[in-house]
Parts: sequence; structure tokens; C-alpha cells
Amino acid sequence: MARTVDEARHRERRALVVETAAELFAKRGFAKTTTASIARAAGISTGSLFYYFTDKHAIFRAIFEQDIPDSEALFAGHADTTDPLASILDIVGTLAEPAREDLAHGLLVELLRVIDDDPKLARVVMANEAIVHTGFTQLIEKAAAAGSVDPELDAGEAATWIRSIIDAAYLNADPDAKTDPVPMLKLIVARFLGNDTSLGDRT
Amino acid sequence: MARTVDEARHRERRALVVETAAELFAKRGFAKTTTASIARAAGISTGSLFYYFTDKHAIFRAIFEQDIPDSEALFAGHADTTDPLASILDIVGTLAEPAREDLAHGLLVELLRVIDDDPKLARVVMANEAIVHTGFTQLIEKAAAAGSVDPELDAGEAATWIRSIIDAAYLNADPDAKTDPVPMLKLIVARFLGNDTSLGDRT
DNA sequence: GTCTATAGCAGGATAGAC
DNA sequence: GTCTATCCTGCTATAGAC
Repeated sequence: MARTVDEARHRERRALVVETAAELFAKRGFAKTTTASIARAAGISTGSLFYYFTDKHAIFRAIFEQDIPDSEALFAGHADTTDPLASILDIVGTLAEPAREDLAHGLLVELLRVIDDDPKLARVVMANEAIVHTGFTQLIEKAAAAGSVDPELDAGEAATWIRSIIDAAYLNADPDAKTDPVPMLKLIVARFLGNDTSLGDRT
Repeated sequence: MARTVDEARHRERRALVVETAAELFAKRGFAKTTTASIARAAGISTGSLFYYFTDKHAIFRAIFEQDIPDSEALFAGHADTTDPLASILDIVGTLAEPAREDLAHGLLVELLRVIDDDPKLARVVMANEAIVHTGFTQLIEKAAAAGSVDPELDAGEAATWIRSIIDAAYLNADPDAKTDPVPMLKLIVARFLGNDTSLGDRT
């Protein structure tokens, strides 16, 4: 059973590096973050760094690998909702939640850039996007059938736009801003979906 | 008058380099685009390149300097509109027009990254954003006064969100997609502003 | 598994001839 | 003004000792 302990230790070590690297990538960008600085910040040598990761891209990729199980869990939690529109708005809120964190903003920008240079990363991200897109599409269809969403909207297209608007919230998030962007984001999505929500309804 | 000719020639040369560089920056990214490759693509030497531009950042910055007069002209054209809501949607369409071009998508992503590393670029972009924000805010106020926009919306905040939603269209732009994103974008903005537009109304 | 040391390469910017 | 040649810095990734 010593093997199990080793693997746990290995995972822990790796996770620490990933966390440290995420901060640097978000702040300085992928290209300007040196592997030496990652090693230094994580308290190890570059030699050890390349023992844990095959190359610099693998470190970056590891940041996003957790998103897949997270997204699956998020939509699974609303699988048999009785109010699909409320579920959509709830999920929008959850996905947009980290938008104000500096880290999330910087990482999204880096992701958009690096994704074109790393096919493996592209596969990870697309797998996650597929989960989100399918989840939203099904909820929109359900809501349309229940009469709480404009039935003339194409569910798949609407799902894509909702995702884009969430991303835009990340991009434009001002970490210094006093106001939480989530309520307005929900209002925009709610009105887009054809629900005639008044300003007072923000949750 | 020889001076005038020289300056015109100088400007032309510079403009050619900027155009060439924009394509490379959009496709490969700022960090991965070498000054040597820019010079090669523009048909000059690196020596000449650095005769026209002080450094690599100056080349990138030049791409966005034209945006300021463009934005001013765009909003000036709607200064005494009689239908402010229509003007807003019209401007949204104009600003989102290039979203489908590969170039525009890539440049937005690069801009988001590089802006943190170049204070001069940040100033150029902020000047442009101020023009857009002020323009939208005034039109939203006008429209609210005329009764065509939800008066409970904060005009400045709404202006910021409209800008974000336009960015979303750029982010999401799929150059291979057959469908023009502009109609849906206008629908989202119209509904956000509280105008109860049906799907059939897309212009 | 972790380190130090360094190979090996590439890129931004400049010098100086023409 | 435009070129060629190149300096110099800084980076990723590896080799090899412990």
C-alpha cells in the first residue's frame, strides 16, 4: 500500500505547482511566465518541475482539467428541476461567480490565446464546453415547453449566446468595482430568453 | 512642399507595416510574432522596421489608434437622431460588423493580453472606450426619456453591458459559421433595454 | 525524486556601411 | 532611409550528480 501513499503525495505536489502556476499565468500571461519563476514560486527546482510535467503547456493544461467534472456536477444537480428557467439563471450565477476574481479574468484571457497553440488543451476545453452547451440547451428546451421561455428561440443558439455573455462578464470584470455583476447578468439572460422580468426581480 | 510628400510616403510605409503586422498578431499572437517575421511579411528589413517604430509594442499600438476618430465619427453621425433606440441598435450593428472576420477576433484576444504590459496602449484603448461609453449612455438616456427604453436601468451601467455583449459576439465569432451574429446581438440588446421586441423584428 | 549547472536556441534591438 | 550582420539577453528543457 506504500504505492497509494506515493501517489497521493505525487498528486499533492502536482496540485501545489498547478495552483502556484495558475496565479502567475493569470497575472503575467503564459508567454511571460517563465518555468523558472513557477519552480521558484512553488519552492522547487526547474529539474523537479519537469519531472512532474512534460513541458510548460502541460502545466497550463492541468489548470483546466478540473472544470470537466465540475461542469458535469453542476448540470447534474439540476437534472430533474421543476423550474428550468430558475435553474438556468442559477447556473448562470454559479458560472459567473468567479468573474470578479483577478485570477479568473486573467486565466480566461490566457486560455483564449494559448488554446490555439496546444491541441490537447483545445480538446480539454471543448469537452467542457460541450457539457455546458448540452446542459443549457436541454434546460432551455424544457423551459420553452413549460412556457417560461420564448419558444421561437433556437435552443442551441441561445445556449451559445448565454455562454458568450458569461465570458464577456469575465472579460470586462473590474475587480475594483463595488457592484456584483451577477444580478445584471441574470437580468440580461432572463430578458433575452423572453421572460418579461422587471428590474425588481433580480435575485 | 517636398516635406509634405515625404511625410505622406512615411505614413504610407508605416500603414503598410501596421496592416501586415495586424494580421500576424491576430493569427499567431503578440508574443509568438517575431519582429523579423513582420519585417519579412512587409518586405523590409528589421533595421527599417525599427526606423519606423521605436519597439515592438509601438507597432501593436498603432493598430488601435485609428479607432478613436472612427468611434467619434460613428456617434457624431447619430447626434441628433429622432429615434435613439434605433440609433443604439444601428451602432451596435456597426461595432459588431467585423466580428466574423478572423482578424478581429484574434486582435481582441491579443489586446486583452497585451494591454496590461503597455501603459501607452492602455491609454489609447481607454480613450476609445470612453467615447463609446459616453455615446451609448447619452443615447440610452435619450431613449429612456422618450419612453422606448426601460427607465429603471442605470444608463451608464447599461452602456457598459452593451459594450460587453458586443465583445461577446467577437469572442464567440466562428468564421466558418453561416449565420450572421448581428441580428441575434441586436435582439439581445433590444430585449435587455426593455423593449419588448419579438423575434420577427430583427433588422 | 530532487538538485545544480548548462546546453542550445531564438528573439529584440542596434551598429554602421551604403 | 534602407540594408546586413550580429550582439546580448533570457528562455525551455536536459544531463547527470546525489
